[in-house]
Amino acid sequence: MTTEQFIAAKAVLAVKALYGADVEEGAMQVQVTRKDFEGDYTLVVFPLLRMSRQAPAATAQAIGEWLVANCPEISSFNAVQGFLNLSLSNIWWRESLEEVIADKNFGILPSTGRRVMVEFSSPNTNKPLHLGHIRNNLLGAGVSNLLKAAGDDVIKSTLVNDRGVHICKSMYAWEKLFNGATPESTGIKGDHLVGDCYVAYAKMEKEHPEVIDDVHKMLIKWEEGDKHVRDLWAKMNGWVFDGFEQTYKALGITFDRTYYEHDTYLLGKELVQKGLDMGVFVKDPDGSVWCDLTADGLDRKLLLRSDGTSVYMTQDLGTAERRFSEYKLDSHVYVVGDEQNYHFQVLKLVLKKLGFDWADQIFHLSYGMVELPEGKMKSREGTVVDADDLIEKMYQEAKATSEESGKLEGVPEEEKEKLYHMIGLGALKYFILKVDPKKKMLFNPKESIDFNGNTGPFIQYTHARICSILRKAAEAGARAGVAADAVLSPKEIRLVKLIATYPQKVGEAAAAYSPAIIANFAYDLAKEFNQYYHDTPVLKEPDAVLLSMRLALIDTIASVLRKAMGILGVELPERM
RNA sequence: GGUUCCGUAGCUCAGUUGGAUAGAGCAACAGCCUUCUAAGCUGUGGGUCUUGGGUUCGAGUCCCAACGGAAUCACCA
Repeated sequence: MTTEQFIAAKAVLAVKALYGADVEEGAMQVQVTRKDFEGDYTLVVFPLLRMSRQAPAATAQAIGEWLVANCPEISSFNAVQGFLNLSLSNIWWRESLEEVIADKNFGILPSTGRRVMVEFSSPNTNKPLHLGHIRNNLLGAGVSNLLKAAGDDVIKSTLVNDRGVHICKSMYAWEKLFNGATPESTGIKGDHLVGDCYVAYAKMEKEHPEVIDDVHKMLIKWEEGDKHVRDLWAKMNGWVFDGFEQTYKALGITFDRTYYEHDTYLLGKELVQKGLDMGVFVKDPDGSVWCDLTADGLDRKLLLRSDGTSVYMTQDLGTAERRFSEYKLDSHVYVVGDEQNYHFQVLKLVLKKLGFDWADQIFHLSYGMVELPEGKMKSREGTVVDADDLIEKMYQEAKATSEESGKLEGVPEEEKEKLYHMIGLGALKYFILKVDPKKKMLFNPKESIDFNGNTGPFIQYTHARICSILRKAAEAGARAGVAADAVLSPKEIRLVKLIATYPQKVGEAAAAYSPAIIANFAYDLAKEFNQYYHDTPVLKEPDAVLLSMRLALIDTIASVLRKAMGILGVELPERM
């Protein structure tokens, strides 16, 4: 039970006793008291006025008196107009802290019994990953962790877009222009080499537009299973996968299930036939198949070309159907950019028309584009921020900052390297995940590598500070623990109050599919701790009871920070 | 033009089911390191929450309209 719920329950009793009226607990408005007022939680009494038939201030006063008289946990109150500010007793806060410490699964919500697949990343194998993919990957991994913490059974999946004209373009250019170059012979990372081929093709097509015919021939050969084309395709895709693997590893991204488009691109055709049989799709005289969505405020959507080949939508219908039946999914989250909002709107509608009730359980986690100060990333103008370059840059920056501070003197070189990666990556991940997913975000190369303020390294630093205190306490033989006569200061109460909201935040964030809520929570907690740290000495505290309680408190803060940042995929160092 | 999303400090962003005097960071300026890590802390300045209506005890939050911006509406993926 949260403190809000506790107070709401007591308020229900108060209203019953004072006014003889029955109010539902959920109807009670309890919120954290604003900073400038005295108290811990505030009961908003405006909604209760029609029961009390008194002025707001008088009602608040009466309820406040009743609560203090009848609830030992509520120690005092003050009423400001319709706001009843309540202070809870020290016992309440001490026990709250004890409960968090005792709860090994704090912040891990009970199982929902829901199985949900999260599809993300889903790259094309014709160019390396860039900043936009990084947002996608971090969001996908973050939301997966979040849903897991909120009690879902999560399957992380990705659909590799490994076939099609765009892939053939790279293959064609490689054959014509690259003289057998390989990642080994050139020392170029596989995905970058194939990306170079793609760029080279684009240039070639500009000068000789007719080459597109050859590329189409290549695609047809691929579909016929031509050995030469298939071998080339397998070889170049292999290079790309090796390259992606490195990038994923650097980002800490993994999948439970990888789908390849070459396996799935023919799926969905039976569904089209099914739709025709059901009479929900129509076939035009030229043989093309459509779904009419004008009644739903949308347009007609093509599902099968006149030559009988499928389009993107056809495949997506098929893969969705297969996944739901194969994994008995209760829900499916697609992490895909907001430029595809329309696509998913249509996908859900068409599935519904086919009679699949689970269509409502498809959630498109639509995120905004990452823009640069000078505007959108344009591969043609060379303004794309490459994922590998960015990760390297963050690492370099972390290294430079660390070396400048000199705080890692005496730490083994290998350990230092790990820390530089942890910090650089932490900065990048936090920078991207702290923003509400659905909003487009601006990536300023200068600001993003900042390690001060509302950043990942700020939270990592806070954690390192706590660890430092705990290390020294252990050396001195001090024990953490909450004794029955431990008294918490107002600042300590603020910290306990914040910590106690963490499970709610997890629930809220999961419901909103927003790791940003967790990021903001972690920042608030870190900031609150730093203020506390500044003016409350822990190790110098002579009172053994207080010392133990403080150690227990900061240990708990560190643990909650690790959990929250763990959802974001950010590791917290013990020193930095 | 249709649909969807967005508009909060100079910049980047928070802002719970509608609650009290709208908050952080960055940037600027002024302080704090013989004292648990200064990647920190404290303070100052900075706002017509795009605009205009409406709903009500109360609106940054909900509704309508206008203005501004973005995405999308392919026999592309």
